[in-house]
Amino acid sequence: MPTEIPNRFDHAEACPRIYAQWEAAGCFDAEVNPERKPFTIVIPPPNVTGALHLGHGLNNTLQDSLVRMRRMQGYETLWMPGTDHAGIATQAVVERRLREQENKTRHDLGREALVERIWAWKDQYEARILGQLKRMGCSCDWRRTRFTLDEQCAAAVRNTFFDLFAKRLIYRGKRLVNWDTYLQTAVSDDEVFTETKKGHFWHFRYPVIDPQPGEPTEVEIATTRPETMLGDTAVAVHPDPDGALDKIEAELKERLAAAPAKDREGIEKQLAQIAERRTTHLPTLRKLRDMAAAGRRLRLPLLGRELRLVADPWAKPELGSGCVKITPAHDPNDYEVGLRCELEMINILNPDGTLNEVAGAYAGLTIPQARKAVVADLEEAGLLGDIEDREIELPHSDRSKTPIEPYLADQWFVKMDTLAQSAMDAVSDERVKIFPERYRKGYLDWLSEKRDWPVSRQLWWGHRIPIWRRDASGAEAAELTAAVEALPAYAEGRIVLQDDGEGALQVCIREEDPAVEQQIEALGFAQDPDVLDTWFSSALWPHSTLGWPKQTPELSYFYPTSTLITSRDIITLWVARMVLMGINNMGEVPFREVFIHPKILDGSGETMSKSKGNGVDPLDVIDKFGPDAMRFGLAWLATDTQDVRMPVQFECPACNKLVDQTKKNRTQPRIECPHCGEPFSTQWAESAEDLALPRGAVVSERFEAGRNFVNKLWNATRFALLNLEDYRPEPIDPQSLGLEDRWLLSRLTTTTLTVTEALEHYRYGEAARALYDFAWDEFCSFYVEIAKPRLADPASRPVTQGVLAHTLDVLTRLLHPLMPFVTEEIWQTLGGVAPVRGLQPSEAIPMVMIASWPEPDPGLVDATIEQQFSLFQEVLGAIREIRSRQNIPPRETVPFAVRCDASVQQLLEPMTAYFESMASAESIGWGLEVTPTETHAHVAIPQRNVDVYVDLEQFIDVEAELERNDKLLERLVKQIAGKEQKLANESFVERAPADVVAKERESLDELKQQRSGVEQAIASLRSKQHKG
RNA sequence: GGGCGAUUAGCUCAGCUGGUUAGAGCGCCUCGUUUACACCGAGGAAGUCGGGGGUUCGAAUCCCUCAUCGCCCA
Repeated sequence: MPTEIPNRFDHAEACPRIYAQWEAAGCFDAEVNPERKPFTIVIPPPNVTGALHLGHGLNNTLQDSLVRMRRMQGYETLWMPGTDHAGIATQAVVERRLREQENKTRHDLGREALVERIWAWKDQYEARILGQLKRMGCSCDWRRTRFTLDEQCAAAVRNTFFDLFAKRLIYRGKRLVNWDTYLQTAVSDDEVFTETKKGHFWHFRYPVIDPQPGEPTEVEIATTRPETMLGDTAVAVHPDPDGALDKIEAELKERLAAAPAKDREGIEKQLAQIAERRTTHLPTLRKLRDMAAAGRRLRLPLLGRELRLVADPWAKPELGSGCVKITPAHDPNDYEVGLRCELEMINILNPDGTLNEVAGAYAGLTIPQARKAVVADLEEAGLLGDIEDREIELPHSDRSKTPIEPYLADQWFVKMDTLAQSAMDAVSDERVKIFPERYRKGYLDWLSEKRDWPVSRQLWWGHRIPIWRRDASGAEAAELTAAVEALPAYAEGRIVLQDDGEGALQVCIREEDPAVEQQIEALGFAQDPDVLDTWFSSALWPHSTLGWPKQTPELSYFYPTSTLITSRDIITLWVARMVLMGINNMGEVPFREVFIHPKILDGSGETMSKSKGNGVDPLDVIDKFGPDAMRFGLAWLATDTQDVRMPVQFECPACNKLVDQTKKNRTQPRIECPHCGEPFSTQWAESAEDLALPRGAVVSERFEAGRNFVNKLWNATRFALLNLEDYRPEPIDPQSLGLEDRWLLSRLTTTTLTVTEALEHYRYGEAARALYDFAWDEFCSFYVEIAKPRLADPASRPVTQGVLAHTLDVLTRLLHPLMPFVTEEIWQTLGGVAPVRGLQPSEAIPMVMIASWPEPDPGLVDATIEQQFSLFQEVLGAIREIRSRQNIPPRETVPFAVRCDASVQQLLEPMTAYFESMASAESIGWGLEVTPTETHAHVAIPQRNVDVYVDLEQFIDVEAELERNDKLLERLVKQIAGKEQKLANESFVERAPADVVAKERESLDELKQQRSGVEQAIASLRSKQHKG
């Protein structure tokens, strides 16, 4: 029975039940169905590194909302789920645990055993992630769940690699990489962060070999990394030191001319230094430049190697000695110099960061040890100069948090010129549309550099590079070539053989095929140990998940996908690469539209992350507020310009109160609740004592609004149910309805149009606001209140029930994409009392998830009705305001009268009952003849030529009423002055459009009318005041 | 150094193509629980729209500039 309906929506009980129901009914499943248009989204596969946070919560809420609307719109809707193996990140996490828990390295375990451990980790986190998505309500087709490292994706990766290799778009080459000495792999630029640390700037002197008379005998250089001198192959000097100094001087002078006074001194100082340099350094630099041209050489101390003296603009005549040591294999800038000057490149490091045999006596030392030793030895040799303190920008690996060493290594590259161009074209000609549009630029700029893509990673976790190599040249190479070409697989086109041009043969095998691999290995070939960059497999995601390279029915039906929804930091890394790979493999872009959503930041504007301790687990939010509240709250915040700041709190497990998170407390293992004094633990708890405490969930009170909204909807439904027991469906002719019904239907229709349009264009915030405003302010605050007296009247009861049921039906469907659970519960509950409903009643579908999206009838939008109703709202508001100002107890009924013309009277008089029920106000008169009583309060609505009078005889508080009127008068006087000034401005009257001027005049008249009304009221109140 | 974005009520944010009396949620103040909902209702206070210029009859909105913050790229 309806009375048993609880007055709260119990999400903890209802949501699992509802989700199971959807799953059992196969609501998430998509099938190839030529009868319908497909709508496809592939999930940006979350890393299996860890659990999802609120950023994923937002990302997946937006996807699910769109998918649910499209499903209701009748599309065959596929949301393809899955996870990403996140090569380096995942391996790093597992390796760190291995070290922390067992004090072992990956080498102790070996490749196979480590990979096995990572799979176990993956299984655990994949389950956790998919569980999180399900609790959020995601309507993915779980039967199709993929993993970027599973067999199907692996086949796609190998075929792609094979194809690109055969097209000679993949090559092997040396490249200075960011070397993580801890993980012993190259990491991409995106996986490097810099930290400013205190360091030193050491000055050394290198002797000149056989100096001529008048030439310097030594050259001074300086470095922040002394040990790299062991890899030096040159010293550089500027090719035109005079010109370089002239240029700097000219720039400084220009700056000086434009600089504010406070900056002048500094610039002048710099100018003086340059001038000084001309005498102290320039002659030597000129000489060194000439020596460089003459091919003179220097002697590298400690190792005795000969170094070239080269002229290169990387040397800065204005800094230090003006000369710079060049270590091409261990510094990005020096590497460039090395390429320009064709220098030898000497690698001094082993992969683990110790020095190799090139370092002679220093071999085997770690970098810090070598640094110490080199400095000491140079000092002993009398070649050490000054040591300056200096702040150093030190690159670190994001994964292992250890310093990065620039390192020259063999890497595999994808040639980007034509591929990048194809991806640029796709966006330029709008085959792929990016929203918001401003992100196009970054995408195009990045691709236009067409930098080759380094795709190898020195890891064990990932798609192993399907290349087998063997050093061979001359006759041996010819023999091997013949042997490979004799293999059946070669004739079948399943393997490709290439000479790398540097004395090695390379074989690429298209499919995983142990037999062929054995044949190749029998010829002495060995597989490359490296694996591919994770983005290589992610780049194939939209077609690999649908079965490619197999030509599956799914592939031809669901590809290209409709939309990609993701966050901006991977536009280049991922989105761009999906586009170019999609075009390469499928001949067609992977998606028509890309929506980039905002990022979620914490209260102090920082991105959320586990390591900072400010991350929020969606499950904590769901536990506390429910999935619908979370989703609605996130959608509300998803506007297109701004990232979202979300202040974060701990929830005290003892008293359930919220404790603001600060930079200080967010890294503490335990926190004492300031409300109840009880301690609770955080994610940082380690000691047994802390771990024994109950954990404080990390949540945000931002979701309270969403929860309250869920409850509001639930109670509106409860109200409806309590009043629909005897509901009998009957066709409703909107034209025959009362003002209040037609108003509601008009607003409902407008809301339907707005929400549909907004969701179709990724304006989630707008959709959420439109729904909230309609449901709360219009449906609940007005229509439901109005319905109360009408339901009590047998004459109006049936029609009110019909409109109520219909509106709840449409509203529930509109809200479903954003709040799937509570709407499902409402829908099915409503089905219990009103299974047949609507303006033209028909049997409702049993589940809202598969119900059809509301189709608005534009004929129901009626601006006149809406205006008329807003007049009612204004009159009601006037009465309520007076009551409140006068502190009239709610129980007391006040008499009121409305002076208005006949048409308004006709409109409002039938609504007398609502003034009674909604403002406890009793009508004592309508029409032009109405005159105020002696003791009245007055509110004018001049636009409609209406005056509202409330008789305050028994209640009047003269002071309060005077205060209200005084304030009103003050505001009116200001506004009138503003308008008068505007209208006195001739150019406004002349140049502004006539209708704008007319409108201003009109509104001025209205304001003046109001003013005189208020002045009269004040006068009469004053006289009362004196009497009283 | 270059690019993009932000700066509106105490807090978090709307305000689309220039013309409103600049809005919402939370918080705050007053009043109110036999009423679908106190996760509620009624009312209220609170903003020189970051600073300075400009365009315009008219600027939170367009342009320039400065400041602060964030992100991306070098």
